[in-house]
Order: sequence, then C-alpha cells, then structure tokens
Amino acid sequence: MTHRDRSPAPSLLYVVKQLELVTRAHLDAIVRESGVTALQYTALTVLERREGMTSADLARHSFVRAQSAADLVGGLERRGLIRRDPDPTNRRRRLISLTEDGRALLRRQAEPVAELEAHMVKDLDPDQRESFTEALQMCRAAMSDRPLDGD
Amino acid sequence: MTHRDRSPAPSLLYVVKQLELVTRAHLDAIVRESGVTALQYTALTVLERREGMTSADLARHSFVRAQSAADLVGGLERRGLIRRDPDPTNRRRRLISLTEDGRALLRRQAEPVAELEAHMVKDLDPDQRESFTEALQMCRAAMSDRPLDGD
DNA sequence: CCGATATCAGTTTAACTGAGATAA
DNA sequence: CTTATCTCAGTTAAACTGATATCG
Repeated sequence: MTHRDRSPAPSLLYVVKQLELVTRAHLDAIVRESGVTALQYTALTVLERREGMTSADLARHSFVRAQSAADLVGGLERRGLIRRDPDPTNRRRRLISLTEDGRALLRRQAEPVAELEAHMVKDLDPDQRESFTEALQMCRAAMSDRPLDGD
Repeated sequence: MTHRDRSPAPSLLYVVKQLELVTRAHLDAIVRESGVTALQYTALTVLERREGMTSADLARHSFVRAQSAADLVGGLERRGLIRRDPDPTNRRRRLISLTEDGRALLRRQAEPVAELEAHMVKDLDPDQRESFTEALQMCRAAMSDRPLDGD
C-alpha cells in the first residue's frame, strides 16, 4: 500500500488539468503555422468526423455553452475553413461542413498531430494504451452524466 | 441528434480536453461556495503539499509562465488563504505557506472533492483505476520532456 | 554581467452571462 | 406558447507578452 496518501489533493483532477495544459501547448506549436489555435484545430477534426453539425450540436458535444461554440465556429468560418448552409428541413439551423481549405489544413497537420499523440503514449505498453483510451472515455461519460452540484 | 455519426474514435488529445472541461465545471460548482475557482483550489492543494514554494516554483510545476502563477498566487494572498514570507537565505524569493483560513478551506472541501474524483472513476475496475492514474502521469511526463515544436 | 525572481502593465483566448429575434 | 437555435453585447478567468527592478 505505497499509495496511502492522507492529503486531500485532487491528484487525478490536477493531473488531468496539467496534461491538458502541456498537451495544448504542444498542439498550439504544431498547428500555429496553419494559423489556427489548438482549440480550432480540434474543433475542425470533430466537424470533419460529424458533417452536418450545428454549432449548438458542437456545444453539447464539447461541454460548452452555445455562445462559446458560436464564437469558435465564427472564427473558422471567417478563415474560410468551414461553411454553414441553412438546413432545408429547419431554416433556423445552419449546418456546418468543411471547405476544401479546411480539409487541406487537416491533411497537412494529420501526420505531425498523430506523431504528437504517439509521443504522449510512447511509454505505455499496448494493453495500457488501450485501457487508458477506454478509461478516459469512461471518466468523461461519468462526469457528463452527473449534474453539477450547484444546480 | 440530426447529424450523422459515422465517427471513428475521437483523438486522445480531444478526449483529454473534454475531460478537463467537464471536470473543471464540476469542481468549480463544488468550491464556488468557498469563494475560489477550481484553479485556485487545485493550486491550494499543491501549495499544501509543498510548503515553502515560490510562485516561480508553482509556475514550473504547473506548466505556466511565472506571471500567470503570480496572478493566481496574488488572488490567494488577497483572500487571506496563503501568506508569503521572505526567504531568509534569498531576499528575492517569497516563500508561500497556507494560512489557517486556507487550511480550513481545504478541510471543508476535502470530502466533496474526493467524492467527485471517486465519481469520475466509478466505472473503472480497481486494476484499470491504478493503470489510469499511472498512465496519466506517464503521458504528462512524456509531454513535459518533449520540447515544443516551434522552438 | 548574468540568471532567477518578482512585479507592473497590457493583450489575447476562450469561457461565461444576459437579452432578444426567429423558426418548428 | 414553448423550445431550440442563432446572434449581439458585455464580462470574467486565465493564459500570454514585454519591460523593469533586485538579489545572489
């Protein structure tokens, strides 16, 4: 029992935060040459995988408010990386799709980003790697299901 | 959900980001009653474990610039949660220690925060939980060792 | 003189809140 | 009428940069 630790430190919560911080710094450094931030880049990858999302869909998917997602999407649209077309079945909605510029950006960055991700897990053996991926998603799901305390 | 979902697994980098986002929202909701943010709370737990840090130490530990850490520490000091005393061996340094108010805050929040962390990993079996903790730290270490691409 | 620490001032990113218009 | 989406406007949190002073 070497991990007996009586301090009230939220070590897991803190390590997740640190991992996100250091990861974002690296990702920013990689995609900066394409003129986007790490956040914009990851949003593009989501929008690529799920064509036809609205910004409200993206907000729900990313655990942010609709307004925050709208800011993000607005930036991508101004840079010409995505396009928003009215949903023929609901004129209130504006469906997002990638432009050719957006796809080209993703193609250009795919390899260095994959290399970064590989670097992150380079010291994990294959079993632990698979378990880690699954654990991250389970933790994310558990937190999403839980209502916020103050509400 | 009106958009198609033919997605492959989302990237690890993105899941880490999402987990951090949803985690921070929960932690903010818990510690808000004490008048601190999730970031300030986690900083307090670090400062508790490592008495006598300087804000520059905290910056290195947290992967942020010295100025960012100084902002954070300044907020904690103004709220009377920490104290900074000159290092007798180096008058340039100001060593941080928790005040009784700071310790009381940590005691008050320890249980709900531990409960949150337990909720996050509730669907992981004990082996996977241990492997997850280890993997997070290994990923963090791997990313910290790597120099940023642009540099 | 140099390196590390701290501080001051300003900027940027990216979340937040609130209000209001429109469509289903 | 209600709800969801989108937009506009303003706020806050928390990182950033650059400049400067001081200590060792």
